[in-house]
Amino acid sequence: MARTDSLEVATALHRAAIRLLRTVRVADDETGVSAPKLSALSVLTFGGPRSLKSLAGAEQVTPATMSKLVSDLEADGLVAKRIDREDKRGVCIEVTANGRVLMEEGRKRRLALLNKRIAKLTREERAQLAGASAIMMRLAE
Amino acid sequence: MARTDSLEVATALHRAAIRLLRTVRVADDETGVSAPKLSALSVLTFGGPRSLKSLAGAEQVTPATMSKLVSDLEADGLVAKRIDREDKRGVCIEVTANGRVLMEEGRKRRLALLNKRIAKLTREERAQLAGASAIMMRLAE
DNA sequence: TCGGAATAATTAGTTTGACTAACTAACTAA
DNA sequence: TTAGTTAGTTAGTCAAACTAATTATTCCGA
Repeated sequence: MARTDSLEVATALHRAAIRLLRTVRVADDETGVSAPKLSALSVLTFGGPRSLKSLAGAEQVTPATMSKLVSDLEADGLVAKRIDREDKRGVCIEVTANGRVLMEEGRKRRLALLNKRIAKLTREERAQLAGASAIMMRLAE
Repeated sequence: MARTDSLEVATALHRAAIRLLRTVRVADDETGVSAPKLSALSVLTFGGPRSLKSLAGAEQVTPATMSKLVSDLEADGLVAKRIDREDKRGVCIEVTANGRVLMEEGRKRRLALLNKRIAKLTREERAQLAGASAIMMRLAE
C-alpha cells in the first residue's frame, strides 16, 4: 500500500523526477537536440504557433532564456519566426517541417530507453504512470 | 481511462517531470542549496556514508561532476570527507549535523509548494503519485 | 618483487541553460 | 504628444553537466 502523506509523496516524486530525467538524457543526446529544446518544440508541434512570451510561460522560463533557445532552434531550421501582424513588438513562432520530422524521430529515439522499460511494466503500472503524469502537470501549473 | 500505450506514457512522463522540477526550483532556491546538491545530500542522509564514485553513480553523474559538488557541500559544512582507510585512493563522504538540519528544514521548505498542491489531491491521486514515484525510480535504474 | 595497467579522485576547460540587467521598439492611455 | 507599459533581444554571470588530463594508489601478472 503506497503511503499517502503528502510530504512523503512530494519527496518521492521530486526525487524520482530528477532521476528519471537524468536517465533519459542519454537518449536525448542522440537527437543532437537538448531536452529543453525538444520540450519547447513539443509545445509548438502539438499546441500550434505562439508568441515568445507565451512559449516561455508554457516552459516556465524567462523570455530571455526562451529567446536564446528559439534563436538556436531557428538557426537549426526547426522553427520559424514571423513578426506578429497585430502587434509589431511580438513574434509568432511555429515549428517547421524539419522540426516536425525531428520531433517524430526524436520522440521515438528519445523515449526508446524509457519505452523499453515501460513496456515491461504491467498494464496497471503503465496506467498509474499515465495518470500520475496528468496529475504532475496540474501540480506544475 | 488513462492511455497505456508505452510510448504515450513515456512522452507524458518525460514532459511532466521537466515541468515539475521547474516548478519546485523556486522553493529550492530558498534553501540556498541547489537541487543537485540537495539530492546528493539526501542520498548521504538516508543511505549513509559512501565513496565519491558510489555517490556519483547513485546520482547518475560523472565522478568529476560529483567531486565539484561535494567540494562545495564540504565548503558549506554540510558534508565531511575522510580518506578511506582500506583504499587510500578513495574518500568516504558523510553528511554533517549541519547537513542533517538543513536537509530537514530544506525538505520541508523545498516541498512546501508541492506539498500544498499535493495536499489538495484526493487520497487516490496521492496514492497514484506515490506508486508512480516508485515505478519511476525503477525506470531510472 | 617489480613494473605496468587499472582505479579513485581532482582540476581545467568547455558548453548549455538558467537567471538578471539593460536596451530597443512598439503599444496604450491620458 | 508624452509617459508608462510591454515584447523581445543581447550581454554578463553562474551552476551543472561533460571530457581530457593529471596525480596517487592499488592490483595483478611476470
